[in-house]
Amino acid sequence: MAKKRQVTLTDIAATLGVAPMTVSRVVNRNGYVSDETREKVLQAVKTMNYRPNGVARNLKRQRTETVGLVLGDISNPYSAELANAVRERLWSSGYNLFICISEHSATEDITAFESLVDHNVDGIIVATRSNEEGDEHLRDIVDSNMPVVVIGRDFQYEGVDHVAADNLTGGYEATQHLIDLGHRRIGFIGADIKNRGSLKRLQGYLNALKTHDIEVDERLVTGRKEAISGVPGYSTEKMGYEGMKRLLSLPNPPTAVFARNDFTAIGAMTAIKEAGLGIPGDIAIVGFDDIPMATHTSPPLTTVRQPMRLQGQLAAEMLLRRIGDEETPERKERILNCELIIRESTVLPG
Amino acid sequence: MAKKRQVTLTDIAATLGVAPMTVSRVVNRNGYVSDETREKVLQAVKTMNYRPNGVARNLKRQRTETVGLVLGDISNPYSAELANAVRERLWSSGYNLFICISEHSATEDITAFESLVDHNVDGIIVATRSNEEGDEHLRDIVDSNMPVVVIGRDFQYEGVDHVAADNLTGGYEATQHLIDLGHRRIGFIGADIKNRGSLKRLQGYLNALKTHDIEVDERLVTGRKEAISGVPGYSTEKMGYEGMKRLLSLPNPPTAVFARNDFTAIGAMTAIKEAGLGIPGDIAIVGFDDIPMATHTSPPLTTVRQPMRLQGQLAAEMLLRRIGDEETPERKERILNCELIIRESTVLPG
DNA sequence: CTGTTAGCGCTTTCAA
DNA sequence: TTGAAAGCGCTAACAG
Repeated sequence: MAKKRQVTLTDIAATLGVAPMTVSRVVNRNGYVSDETREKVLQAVKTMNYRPNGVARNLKRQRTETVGLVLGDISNPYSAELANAVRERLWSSGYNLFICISEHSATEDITAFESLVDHNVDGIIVATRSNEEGDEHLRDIVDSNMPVVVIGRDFQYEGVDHVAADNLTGGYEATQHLIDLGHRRIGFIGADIKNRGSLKRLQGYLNALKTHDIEVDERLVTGRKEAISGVPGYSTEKMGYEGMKRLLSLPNPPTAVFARNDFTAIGAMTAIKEAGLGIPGDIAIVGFDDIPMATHTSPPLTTVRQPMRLQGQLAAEMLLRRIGDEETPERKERILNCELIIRESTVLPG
Repeated sequence: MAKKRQVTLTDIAATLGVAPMTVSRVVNRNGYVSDETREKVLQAVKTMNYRPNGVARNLKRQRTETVGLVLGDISNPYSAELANAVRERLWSSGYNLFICISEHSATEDITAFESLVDHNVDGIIVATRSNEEGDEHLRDIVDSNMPVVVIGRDFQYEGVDHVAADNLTGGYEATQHLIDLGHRRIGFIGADIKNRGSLKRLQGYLNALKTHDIEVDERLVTGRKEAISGVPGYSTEKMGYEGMKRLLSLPNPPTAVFARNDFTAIGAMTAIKEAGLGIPGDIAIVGFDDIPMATHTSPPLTTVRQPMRLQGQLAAEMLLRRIGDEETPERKERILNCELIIRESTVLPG
């Protein structure tokens, strides 16, 4: 059952008849060792396939130069962008990144946290959606002095920094854009109306309607049947498809739709085309995220771009600050601007 | 500089006036402890914010129930699919997954390996492209008794299992498909002709031409100017764009193109459209991977699907076998079939 | 039921 | 230039 035993420092020392410390000095190239001894040791290290045991070393040093990133929805291209930004920023400060996926449930969130804590990472960045159980665990972890930063997770706790895109304004501007184009019956796909509190994009949509004195028709807001919980990327495409079908079957369907994210929008576009309707002629559509695919759909998708790279960089920097400081710094929060990208799914060129 | 000290088992034991072992027993819920003592301990654990130190525990137990996955090109959707498949398979056996990204260089590969080894993962799955330095390190790691499985990496070594898609046949069939459609001048985008050895898809292309007595025109095979090394996802789109431009500027351009992967194909499509040419009328195009975007391009992209989930599952299983067995099992190799998916970028419907 | 002893593999500190 | 001792935080094994 057990992995074959590793060769240890002591093994080397024993076969060579020197002290383990001597071997350690050679391996870490610090301290004085005679060239002769060094050679002997290096030789043995090679032939015996010795590898230093990092766990033991870390136990002593009390740090691992590693940080963990908990990622939901890894299929979504912008998760990848985020991860890369985080990694690059950490890399330049000599830190390594371990990514844990938690795509479906609070349980997975918690397992990821535990697992990272168990490996004594120096800090954790959490980029999954909020959930009660997970939040509770997270608080415990923070209380045990682990530096933590969250990205786009609705989690307020002393000592935990927070980075997010301004989804509220983003949702507002997407909707406003449709209103400016003359639309009055505007649908929302991807969340239930009762989630307005937790989904800022939906709230932005509602705010925009209100500002322009457009009454909210709750039948135009459609999510999925089951509860929304850690929805993985491509399955949201299906949600968009089904949501759009529901909207189209209404006696008085919308002339425009704002989708929770680009995958959802793409699913909705499929449904619209299947119904023999034109985009944006019959129904205009806006997404959110600006994934690479958005430029390749037909027509190309109008969407709200969020600055993923920047979010990743900032989160990494905030975490490094927490790791570096002896005193726990004040909680910081950064909400980043989004940008409306207008393409042909809402406005025909020329 | 140092993180604020963690509360330890011994701290708890000291303040409670019991033995560390007693606290350990409570925390791990094994062994007999009186209800009274248990309560006291649990109480202290809460109020003092104690968290077990996994590193120390692992040092003792000599295993971590964690495996590492080294992933290149995380922006590519099929990497995400792979990661998920691996994780799900491991999860069901009680193992955790740490993902390391190595997108650019051998150095990053090596850092990832070292970092995982340092954390004493129980095994490593490597899914990055082969490179000399990385391979060398990998051999060292294998020699030190770490279970290793590679996915799609051209790395042959005793004790290292290997899973891959049948890129050779896949490339052959993609090209054959174009030949069957009557094409004779068929380009390849995404690799240099001198990489034919390491890139099976290119070799498949060459083989197909040969079988059908079509002479290879080296000007029709175009890669990028710089050396090919760990090419990240979306940058290959640019490579496709530039490669296609080069092909179009030829005195006698191809009537069909096989692209190294779907991103490359999509980039090429952009170039074709910009030149005012039609797909597949003027130029037919085939990609590789069948990423979700392939169904949404206009026209939808003919491509070769590779079974990513299956590759992930198999790799995980092979690794678990290596971790579990006392004796090192024989090296196993599994090459999985690909499937040609015909869409409108090569054949118009009806 | 609880405590003691020893040691995982390494490094820090001090002594030779 | 090298070695010996102690201990990082935890747990297996044994003793009380």
